Amino acid sequence: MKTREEVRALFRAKKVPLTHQRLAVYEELTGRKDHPSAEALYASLKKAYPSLSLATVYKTLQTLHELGMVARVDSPAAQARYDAIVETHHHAVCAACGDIQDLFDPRLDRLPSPSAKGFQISGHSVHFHGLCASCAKKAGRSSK
Amino acid sequence: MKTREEVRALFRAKKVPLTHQRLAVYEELTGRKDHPSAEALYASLKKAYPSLSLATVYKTLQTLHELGMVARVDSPAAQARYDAIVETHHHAVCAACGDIQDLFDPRLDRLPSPSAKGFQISGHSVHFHGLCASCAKKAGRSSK
DNA sequence: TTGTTAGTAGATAATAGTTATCAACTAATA
DNA sequence: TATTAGTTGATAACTATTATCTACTAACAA
Repeated sequence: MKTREEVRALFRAKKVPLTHQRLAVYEELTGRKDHPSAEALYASLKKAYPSLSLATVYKTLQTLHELGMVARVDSPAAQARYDAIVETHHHAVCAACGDIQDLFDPRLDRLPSPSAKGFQISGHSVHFHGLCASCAKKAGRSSK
Repeated sequence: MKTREEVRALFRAKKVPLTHQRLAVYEELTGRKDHPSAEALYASLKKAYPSLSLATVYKTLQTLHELGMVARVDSPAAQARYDAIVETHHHAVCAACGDIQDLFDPRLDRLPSPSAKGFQISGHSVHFHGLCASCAKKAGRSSK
């Protein structure tokens, strides 16, 4: 977890003005272990910052993403989800509820590089799909 | 490439009425090597089937997806892209133009199964990201 | 500390992609 | 060929996201 001063330094290094709103969005995201959507972040922040606008959350996430400070997880649930962890890692996505879980496994970080004609590959991510613990339990119950 | 009779049998096996529209959408998709969006398919089909509705293309793709007859590739370009290949394979996605390329590499089909607490994993897919041949060329030119 | 300015926030309109609705039609069965 | 459940086409509605524009604020210099 980064201290507020570290965050401040990070923004300065990127030469991007640090506003209260940006700090709030970034801290909220780093403080969470789920992968909230823009809307979900907005809902959480609204309590502490009643004047915050949803558009600002969107713009801030976009900015942070361009700066490489947050990662974007494209979920099948149409709504983009964000992740404060930008280091290489992978995800397990629940097909039922859309829940996303982080996976850290160095064995997945280096994969055989495939032959994609002419493609200049800069990275990869592995998406596991299936059912999360609670949805698997529900599915088990209802099918019996 | 499936014959029309094979396609017909496939639909019958799934107990889904085979309409002209469904056949057209499915054949168009299997006949293409790119990963068209609903809109792109609609544009192609409109010439041969002027009365076809975009809503029908969406519904048909959804139906085919539920039946496991087509795969859905969630692209970062907001628009969902479809793939007639449902066998396990992976993708390279161009960060610049959104182009998606199929990758077949059995080494990627069996990955070490990660420890996702309680997650019941049913499959996975690997997304490589980078620049496709033509975008890489363009990027090289403009940065010099 | 204050003044200046480039860039940002908030409010809201606009847009893009997708889904819902519903009357008219059609594929599949008898 | 008649029946009926399910589908199509047209379009309205909806959801997520982006654009626009004016007032505001962070960052820097004096």
